[in-house]
Amino acid sequence: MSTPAGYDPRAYEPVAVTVDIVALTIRDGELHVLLVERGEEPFLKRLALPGGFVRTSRNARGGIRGETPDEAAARELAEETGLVPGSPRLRRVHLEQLATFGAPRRDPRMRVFSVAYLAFAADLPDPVAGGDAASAGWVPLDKVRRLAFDHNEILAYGLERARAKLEYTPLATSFVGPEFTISELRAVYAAVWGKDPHAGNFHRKVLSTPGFVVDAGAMTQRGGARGGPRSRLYRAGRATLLHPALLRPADAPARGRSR
Amino acid sequence: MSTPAGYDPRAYEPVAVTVDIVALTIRDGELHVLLVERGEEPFLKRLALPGGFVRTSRNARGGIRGETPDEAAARELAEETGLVPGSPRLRRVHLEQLATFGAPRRDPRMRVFSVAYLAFAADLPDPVAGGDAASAGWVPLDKVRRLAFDHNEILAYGLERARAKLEYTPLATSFVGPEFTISELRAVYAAVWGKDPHAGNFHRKVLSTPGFVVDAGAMTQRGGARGGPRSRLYRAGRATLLHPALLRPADAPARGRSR
DNA sequence: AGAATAGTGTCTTTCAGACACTATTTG
DNA sequence: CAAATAGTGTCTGAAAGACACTATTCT
Repeated sequence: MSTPAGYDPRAYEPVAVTVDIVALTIRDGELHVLLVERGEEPFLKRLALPGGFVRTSRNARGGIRGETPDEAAARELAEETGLVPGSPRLRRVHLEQLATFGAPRRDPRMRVFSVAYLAFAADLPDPVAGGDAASAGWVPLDKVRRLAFDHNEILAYGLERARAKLEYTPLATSFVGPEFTISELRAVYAAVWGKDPHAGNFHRKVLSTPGFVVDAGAMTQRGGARGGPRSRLYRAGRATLLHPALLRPADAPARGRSR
Repeated sequence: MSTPAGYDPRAYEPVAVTVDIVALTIRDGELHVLLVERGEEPFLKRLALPGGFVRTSRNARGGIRGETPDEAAARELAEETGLVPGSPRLRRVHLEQLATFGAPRRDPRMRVFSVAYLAFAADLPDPVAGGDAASAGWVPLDKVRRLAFDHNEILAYGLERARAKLEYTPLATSFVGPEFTISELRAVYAAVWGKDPHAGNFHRKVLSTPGFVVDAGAMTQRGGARGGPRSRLYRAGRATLLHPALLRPADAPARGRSR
């Protein structure tokens, strides 16, 4: 009933599929998002989420070839951050599909469906400008203004997903280096949730959640910058879901306390 | 860098975007999924998830018109269930986006991205065959065999989402009629989780979760078919998130208890 | 009568969160 | 020394889950 007869897509309005990435990192205790300045119309010079088309082609025998959306997102992220695909730093980045945005007029030129992705990264170097994105950089969340297309909406959706994921997955470890202290981990929660969890309770809770972190067997070389004892170092554990979860404080944004 | 130059999509391999729907309902205490028999190649006569193309067109002035993916999913669901769009029964159906599946060769004919949706419905009538789907019907989950395309994967993804959503949202009420007993609600959890929660604890828990259900002020006319007192009737409350959540029993499928 | 079910009471264990406190390190 | 921080101890209240029990209604 709704199948284009004979599958001749040229008889139909052409559509395109892109990926857009909400890449988050933490710098100086603040959540930052990777944005690029657009180098062309529409929204020329406006900031936008990094992204691009999902590539498709055919081989000599007419077989379909191309990227999965996941692969396209990983490629775009590598391009925009200037990191080498498959490099250790990129491999520690968590990348997951968020949702697909497909309002008919979200791009004025043609029908474009955007598969949005969410990425969690430890502090990455400032990207070098290149390609058709005039420039790219990490922008603190509270400095984000009007973005191109529907990217504000996509960003908001990604933020809420990120906040929720910290509760029941160990993904906070994707925001810190391979070895980290409990305090560094707590700083991740503070930055993403906008509220610092109680230090003592947080400490005990992280250590009592099986598979969250494992002791790296070493201590920091120095105490905190403003005093305090040295602290133990940990590595990410093998758990993929936290049990019990680390619940957001009730007054943090969008805990969803019913009514 | 990855923008097709000049945005002439005809210079590029054409792509299509469809919606596919994992529509779930409960019949006789068992979870069922809506499937259609394909009326054409590929996968002729194979069962598949209902779905179809997201429609796009242009108006007289060249402006882009068309459906959002949400609208396309709602339309397809109406078509395949044989219900009137906007009818009260359809309006009680919960419909949400699941994920987008876009492996390059998931459809042998051309590059097709499928935006998958999840639908929760109270017991709906058997759909009448019509359109190009040779037939459609509700199939018990344990009778589902190999589906067309990657629809087994999409179905599995939808099931896991459904199980998780029952925990922290009141969506179980979408599976029952407008007025229901606590036992009927418990039967929803039993069917979706594959394990019947403890009746007494479930009862107390549902009533103590704010906004989950509200008293409808009436009782059933008869007790249970095999005896037992009459029970109180409830309606869905206004909560969108349950707090506290109804946790799945630890031995239920995929609780993800971390090691 | 006997079986099944609705709904309540109670106890134990687990966990979240508040608070206090000690030990260690920096400036 | 004063301030800051790591890490632990302890208490309270909320909630999950097990179990028992009463009352009601069906065959």
